[in-house]
Amino acid sequence: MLRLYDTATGRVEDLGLRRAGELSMYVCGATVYAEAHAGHGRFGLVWDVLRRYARWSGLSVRFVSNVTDIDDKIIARAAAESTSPAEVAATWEASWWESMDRLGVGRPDETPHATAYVERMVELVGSLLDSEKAYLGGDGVYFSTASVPDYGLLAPGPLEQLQAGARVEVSEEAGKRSPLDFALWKLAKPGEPSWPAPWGAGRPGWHTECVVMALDLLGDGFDLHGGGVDLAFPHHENERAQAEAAGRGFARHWAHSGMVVAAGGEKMSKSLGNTMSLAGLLGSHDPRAYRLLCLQCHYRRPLTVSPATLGAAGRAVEGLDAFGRDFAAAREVDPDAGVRARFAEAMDDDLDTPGAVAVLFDAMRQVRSAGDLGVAAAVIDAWEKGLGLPLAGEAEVPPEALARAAERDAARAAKDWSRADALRAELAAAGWLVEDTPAGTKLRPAR
RNA sequence: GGCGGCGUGGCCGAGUGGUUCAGGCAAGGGACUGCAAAUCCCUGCACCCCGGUUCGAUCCCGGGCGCCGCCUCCA
Repeated sequence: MLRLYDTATGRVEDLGLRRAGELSMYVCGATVYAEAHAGHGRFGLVWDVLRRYARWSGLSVRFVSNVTDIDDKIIARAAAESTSPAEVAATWEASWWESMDRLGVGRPDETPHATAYVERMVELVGSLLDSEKAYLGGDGVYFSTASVPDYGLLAPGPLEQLQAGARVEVSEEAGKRSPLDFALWKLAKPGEPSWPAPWGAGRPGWHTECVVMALDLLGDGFDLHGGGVDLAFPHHENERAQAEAAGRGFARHWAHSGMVVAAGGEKMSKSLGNTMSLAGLLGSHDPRAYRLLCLQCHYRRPLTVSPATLGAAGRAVEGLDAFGRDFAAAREVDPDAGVRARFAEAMDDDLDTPGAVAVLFDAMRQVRSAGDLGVAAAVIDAWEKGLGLPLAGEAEVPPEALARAAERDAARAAKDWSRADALRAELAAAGWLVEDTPAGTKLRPAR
């Protein structure tokens, strides 16, 4: 039984499901106005691992993750580039999925777009206005946080203190009744994209789209709402407040993934300008290295990403591939139940991937010394199906390389070492590493 | 300013009141090999500082120092 830390209760809780055997999860996705960075990569990987592990452990999973394709930054970039917001969003959304694909992050079952849900957001805002949970301010419609008794559940502390310490100047001109109130609808200024609404044309505020989309696609009382921890407050709290004010059951559990920090120790974010581009990272490292690096750190903790940590993970992946090649035969064997159980025990404990990975590395060493194919099978299955990290199998070696390898075997048999070494060099030049084994020469692709 | 978190061996990163101090990478030694590669074995006496509780604390409590996050867009 999977247990996860729940931001709403501050404890690790059993993941009680709405319907036994079925996990419905919604994860706040990207606002597509710029290139994805390493932090987004970790974010994608964390939820991908959760989803895969849930499947591995026998649950059917329905995974919804949105794309915010209209917001202030998209509009600003479109203006700066003399193009349309739709164009900006399309460009960067394509880039986002390309990077996620390369990372091996599975596409969500549904990827709702904000612009496709505007009418339903208008309906929600209208109903909140009708029930006086929202009001018309100077430049838009605002949600009255005071109308939700337990507003602040996902906030890091008591609300009075949030207010007292708020660094933001309360925008009096906007007509907000409380600094905690937030925009449900922003009235359009000249030249801005807009949709019609009874109270004036404009666009939805960010916090509304997820409410409408999650409830539409997953239904009331869906199981898990996830996202980066920087979204817990106010974004997720504001979603929750709207759903509650509308009388809808929202997420049963809240989970949040930790940030990536740059080598200097600072959070990597677009606003700070200290990002490592995800595409760049993927260009210089095996995507699986980044997955392993993320797995080796608990998902709620900050993770240091740097060329050094990526390189170390990459070398570990080479060891995994060696294992995959050496025990390719294990794929035909029933996996060892003990290893599966120890792996699951770690994963069930708030997705303890560092512990799970340690179980697998230990088991691999056991296989190397004892040769138990069932254990090997369990290890390979856990890496690939449980964690989404595929291992190399036997390489397809072209005939000419095989011919050289055979020639080299003959030379070695004749103790013609210089000839053997020359052939090894030729193979290396062709991209093949030579390994001599009791079973004869083996070739593997040089990475 | 308010709230919260963190400080572990060369690096990343788990964890626990005390015997054998996860795991990965790197390093040193050994085995195997014609030489390699891959692999295996061995090695490192780590827990920011100062008090306290305790028979005993890296792990509990208090204080200090440092770093970081949230409170604003943000994965």
